[in-house]
Amino acid sequence: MGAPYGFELVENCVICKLRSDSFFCSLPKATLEAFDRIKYTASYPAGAVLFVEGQSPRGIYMLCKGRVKLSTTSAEGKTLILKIAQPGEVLGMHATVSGTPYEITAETGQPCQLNFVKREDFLNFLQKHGDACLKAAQHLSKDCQTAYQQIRSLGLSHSAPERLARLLLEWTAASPDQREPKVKLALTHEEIAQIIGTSRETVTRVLADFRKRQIAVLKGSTLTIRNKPILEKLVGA
Amino acid sequence: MGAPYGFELVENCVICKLRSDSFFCSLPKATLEAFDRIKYTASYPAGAVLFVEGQSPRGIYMLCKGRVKLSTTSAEGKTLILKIAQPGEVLGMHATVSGTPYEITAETGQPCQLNFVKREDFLNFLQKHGDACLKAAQHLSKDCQTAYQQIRSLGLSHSAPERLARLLLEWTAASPDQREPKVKLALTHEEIAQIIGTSRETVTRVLADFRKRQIAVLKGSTLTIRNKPILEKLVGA
DNA sequence: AACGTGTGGTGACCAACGTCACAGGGAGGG
DNA sequence: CCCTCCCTGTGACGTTGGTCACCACACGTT
Repeated sequence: MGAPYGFELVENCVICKLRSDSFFCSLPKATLEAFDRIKYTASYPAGAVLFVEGQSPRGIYMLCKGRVKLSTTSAEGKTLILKIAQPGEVLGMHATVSGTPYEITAETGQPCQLNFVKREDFLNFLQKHGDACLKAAQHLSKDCQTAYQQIRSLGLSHSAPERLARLLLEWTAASPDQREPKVKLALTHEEIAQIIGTSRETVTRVLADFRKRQIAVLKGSTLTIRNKPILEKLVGA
Repeated sequence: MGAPYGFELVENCVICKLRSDSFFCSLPKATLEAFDRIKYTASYPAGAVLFVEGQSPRGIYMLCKGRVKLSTTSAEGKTLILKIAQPGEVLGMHATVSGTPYEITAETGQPCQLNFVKREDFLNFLQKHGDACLKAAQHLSKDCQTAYQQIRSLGLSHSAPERLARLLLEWTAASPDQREPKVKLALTHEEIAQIIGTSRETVTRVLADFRKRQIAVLKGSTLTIRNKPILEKLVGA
């Protein structure tokens, strides 16, 4: 197998080094071998659409490498980004497990390696391997939680600055406790707007305001938090 | 065991007649017996709080009878209703499975019968019984889906009438295809507002408008849809 | 160099809706 | 019976932020 998108494909799950503890496929050896037998490894370029909301579920995509944008679109063409999936996540599990159509759209944001598993195979796999099933349940729980978090953000905050502040804090939450945390992210104002459910112009304006007030500066793809306490005050915490 | 809240407690899951196919506890006999051994049956009055967001998870509550309001509250006291849980649902499963604090608050809206299962017992139960674990995963999937639906409603619709229309359609979706569907619900305008993330006054005004335009009439606790096509047009479908 | 395209930055305008304030009505309790 | 809540209904007002229109800049292509 070559390297079509600039990286080597890892074909064998059992010896895969991409995996870390938080990965769905962080499983005991026997279970992992069973998973390895039913999956199809593939790589995709940036901008590839894995599935579209409304399609009936073909199966799950295990994200090994890269980022995938999960979104949903209204009839008028307005789109809302639900999350940017990180390596280790399983995409399309809700639809696959419950048998209802995919309710979201998944699109790669950069070259990705993914393992696809057919719905039938995946369900059999879960049935036979209790440990994997429990892991799947944990995975789904986490998805629910981030969904609830977004509902809170959308439903409970009145102003756009508040939602943006919440998002910035979320991003820095992962990074350790520095005085001026920096975060790398490759998102346009447009995409940020789609995450917090507002318009592109508003994001630009609020970011300009944050810059002026020395709260946070977004330069290129680097975000620097200058004054975390004020951000925290903005979200009403 | 008496009847403290106007109904008999069903203590034995195996012979329970409340259960229908959609219930989480619609399980094979052997599994059901195992569930029966670890659960504690209890009944609660209206307004009882089962758990509060932020608490560490004690376990799950299987809702046998009654309605439970699931909500989340902001620091300023504004609350958002995530859903009204129906009999057959399991409450607090996300937190219990993932081990993170309850992210929502559960409060009975009427006298309820519930089965409580301790976290440890429940996890053991899932581990031992693959069929139950799969069922749990399905349950979580459905929760995710309704969460995503609410995110769509909150993030993708610009106007309050649109969100309210969407909610009304959701309620009638369950009832069969009548020309003028009627739905029973015991919700105040305030609560409706908390579901669609708007203010009480706006709900009153929009409902008044719907009444005037002969689209939908809410009288007492009975909602009658007069003109479904217009509602559907309002949501932009 | 000229051109297209995607992104960021800004001003002006206006509808939607949150908020405040208050009034009427129904239910339950003393 | 009156009193007190809670719910519903409605008017007035002010702010937020969505929308439109336009410009500047960067980058890649022809």
